[in-house]
Amino acid sequence: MGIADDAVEIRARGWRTLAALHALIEAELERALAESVQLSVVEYTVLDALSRQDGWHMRMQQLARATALSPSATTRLVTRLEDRGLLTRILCADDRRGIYTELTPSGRELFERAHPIHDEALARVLAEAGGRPELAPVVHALQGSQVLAGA
Amino acid sequence: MGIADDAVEIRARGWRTLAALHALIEAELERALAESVQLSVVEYTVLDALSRQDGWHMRMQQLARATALSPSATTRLVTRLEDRGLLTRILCADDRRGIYTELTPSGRELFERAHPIHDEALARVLAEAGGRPELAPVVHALQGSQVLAGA
DNA sequence: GCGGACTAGTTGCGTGTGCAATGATTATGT
DNA sequence: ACATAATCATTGCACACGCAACTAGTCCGC
Repeated sequence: MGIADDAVEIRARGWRTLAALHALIEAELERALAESVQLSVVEYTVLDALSRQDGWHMRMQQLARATALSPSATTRLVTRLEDRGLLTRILCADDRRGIYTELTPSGRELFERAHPIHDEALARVLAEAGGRPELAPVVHALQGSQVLAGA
Repeated sequence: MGIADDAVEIRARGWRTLAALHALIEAELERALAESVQLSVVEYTVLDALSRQDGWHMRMQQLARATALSPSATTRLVTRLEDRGLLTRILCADDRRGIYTELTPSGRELFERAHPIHDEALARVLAEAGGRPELAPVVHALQGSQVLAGA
């Protein structure tokens, strides 16, 4: 068991920690959002991404990147949200292959309602995770580094 | 825009970073493992968990926790691996509700083969992620904190 | 002991996902 | 100018997942 093997184990352990934390947070957000606004986490991510592009449009591909989803999944995700009247497809004139998406007033309204719920759940689960010794360092780094980045 | 709002944004940004990093790593591991040993990431996680319980058994429930999966998904995951001859179900005598799972020699052999591939892919994607400014702090924390925990 | 609450694991069912193939539009090379 | 390649989004298909309902086994109170 040499130094190289230690490095392997350290990486693997870090990855397991990351995966565990991710699963914990996602499960809690999923629960909270589904309960109060009938939204999944990815669906919320779409609304969030669109709302942050305030007044401006977003291509399907950008949406796929923001959600870490395949093109096909993105298509259906957008279709679901469109069917609920939360966003609209806008085919752009300059490149007729591309399709822009934009929040409807109803979509923006729902997002405004979902936003505090999302944050409350996130704050709660991060606090809980911060209490677990194996997760705490990552939780701290997550917030600490972002303090610097956000300042 | 007060301090409270900043905290909200910091949490959200941290979560997006975590999710992005998680997706990046998982996609790369998925690709590498599927290509070389026809294993998904969760399937590898099962083999890894079982191999680390060296010589000892694991209940379905523990497996569900280790993989962050529902009981039903765990059942089918184990069934898949059992059908491939990589592990066996063992119903334990002391509590006849419980079911233990154990690696077969074939399963252990496959894991030995998958292990270096897994680590190579993980090391590569972590190095890549470390180069992206928005991901770097978390990547660093992940490995750094584990150095301390592992020592 | 015996009936009811509880736990462990499994199945039916609906749904979201990725991959590969396709249609539609734009870019490129000669 | 025209054919070929590349890009964006969408569909067919198979599959893995979660939830709820179910079966089998254990624990508890009386």
